[in-house]
Amino acid sequence: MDKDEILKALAHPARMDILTWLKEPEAHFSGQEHPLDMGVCAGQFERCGLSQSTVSSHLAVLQRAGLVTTRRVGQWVFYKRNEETIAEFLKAIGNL
Amino acid sequence: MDKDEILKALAHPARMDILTWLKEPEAHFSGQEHPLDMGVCAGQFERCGLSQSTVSSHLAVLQRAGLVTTRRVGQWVFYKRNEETIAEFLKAIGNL
DNA sequence: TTTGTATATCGGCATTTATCGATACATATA
DNA sequence: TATATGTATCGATAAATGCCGATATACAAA
Repeated sequence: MDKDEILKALAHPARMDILTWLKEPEAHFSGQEHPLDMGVCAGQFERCGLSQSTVSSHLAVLQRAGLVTTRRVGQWVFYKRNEETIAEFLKAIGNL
Repeated sequence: MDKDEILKALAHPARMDILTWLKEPEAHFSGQEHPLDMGVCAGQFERCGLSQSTVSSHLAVLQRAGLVTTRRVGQWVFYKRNEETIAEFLKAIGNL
C-alpha cells in the first residue's frame, strides 16, 4: 500500500469518479451486458467524456495504485474496487 | 472545502510531510525560537531539503487548499493546521 | 484465416508541476 | 535611513501529466 501513489491516483476528478461509480455498480452500470458481479467493463467508463485511450490510461493508474483489480474475460476486462487496499489507505489517511 | 484541490495538495510527499509535522509541533520543532502555539515558522520547513522558494511554494499550495492557516508576526509567518477543514475532508473521503 | 470488437500502448503535443536562483517585499534593528 | 532577516514572487528550465488519434494486441466469431 503506497500512500503517496494512492494520493496521486486520487488527485484527478475522472479517477475519483471512476472509483465512486464502482462503489455502486448497480446504480451506475445497470445497462451492462455482462453480470455486474464480474466487475465493470472498461469501456463503460468512457462515459466520463474522455477518449478510450485516456480512460484506459486512468484505469491503469488506479490499478498500479492498487485501488482496483482487473479480470480479463474473453475480449473484455472487468474492473472492481480493491476494498482491502482502499480500507487500508483510509485507515492510514484517517489520522492525517 | 474543495476535495479535489485538497487531494492535489496532498499528492506530494513534501506537503504531506509538512502537514504531518504540524500535527505534533513539539515533537518536530522544539528548537524554534518562538512559542509553538503561535504556529511553526515558515523557515522551519526547509528541513525537507528543498530550497526556500520551493518550500514557500508548497506552503502556498497547502494554504490555498485550506489545509493550513497563516499568521504574520513581525518578519515571520507562522503556520498551523486548519483542523476544521482537515476534519471535513477526512469525513468526505471517509466514504471513498 | 479473416474480420470484428475490446483494450492497451505508442507518438506527439499542450498544460501543469516542481525546482532553483535571483529579486522584490515586509519588517525589525542599528 | 541604511542594513539585515524572513518570506513571497519572478523567470527559466526540466519533468510529469493529461489528452488525443493511430496502431498494436488479445480474443471471439464467421
